[in-house]
Amino acid sequence: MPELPEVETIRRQLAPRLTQREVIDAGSFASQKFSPAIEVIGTTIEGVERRAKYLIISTDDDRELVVHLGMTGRFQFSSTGPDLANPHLRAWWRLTGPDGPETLEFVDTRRFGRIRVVAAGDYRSIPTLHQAGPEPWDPALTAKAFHRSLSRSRRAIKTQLLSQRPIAGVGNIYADEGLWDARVNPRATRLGLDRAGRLLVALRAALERGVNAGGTTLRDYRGLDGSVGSNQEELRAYGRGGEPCLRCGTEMRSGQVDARSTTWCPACQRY
DNA sequence: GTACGGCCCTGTTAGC
DNA sequence: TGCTAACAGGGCCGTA
Repeated sequence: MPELPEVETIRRQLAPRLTQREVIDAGSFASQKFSPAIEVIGTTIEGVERRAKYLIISTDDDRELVVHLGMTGRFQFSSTGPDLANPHLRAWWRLTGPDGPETLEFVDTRRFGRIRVVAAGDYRSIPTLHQAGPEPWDPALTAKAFHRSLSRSRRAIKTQLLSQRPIAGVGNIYADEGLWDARVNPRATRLGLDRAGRLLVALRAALERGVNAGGTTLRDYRGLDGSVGSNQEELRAYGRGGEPCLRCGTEMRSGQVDARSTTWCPACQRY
């Protein structure tokens, strides 16, 4: 389940292999989620950026190919043509290369991913991206600003984090990790300035650990070369329901918040 | 505008 | 052993 660290890892791997390559052909699975892939045929790729959990591939005609990996999306290169026999192939791009053409494949088993082509910077057709809050390391995202943003809603803190509005790029895993680290109950509906500040620090630390580890691989996530991340070894809350809290030894509890599995320590993270 | 529920998807796992 | 149901969950959309 790619969140910011996984998407950033893939971005770093993709950028050097896509920049200044021309898209000479493309194809897609027959679905509006993926069919815009072909709209970049004939363009040259100028760069690969990331915003929230979206990969943004800019082209030389002032447009952007925006890709969300969903739950199971991943990229892989092929030196031959696209593997059309792969039932999970959702889109592919044939690119010029220094050693001849190669194919970038987008494989997504569960089809939660999506692809759009937009005018550069115009994300009105992608609501979550359009409304995404600041990047975690944006200097403008101070504890005060984060607190103010969280205070605008009475929804559960975890729900707000998953909305991408107070901070961009946090998904289910890193939300649980940050909340545990900051000792904030995921169902809390209001935080003081101090606790909001601690949560911001904890989320940044969790995301940074994830980036440094090359992402978290639980089931499907793979880097461009098929490599797995190692951050799953660092997880202290996510998926540890029923196990002892690493801080106080209390049995960790699991439940649903915003229809997402959530794990927290009932002692450290009192409501 | 905000909140909330339901849906999209398919591989894996648990339960019978 | 084989079948069925539950589960995983980010983003979007319709409804209240």
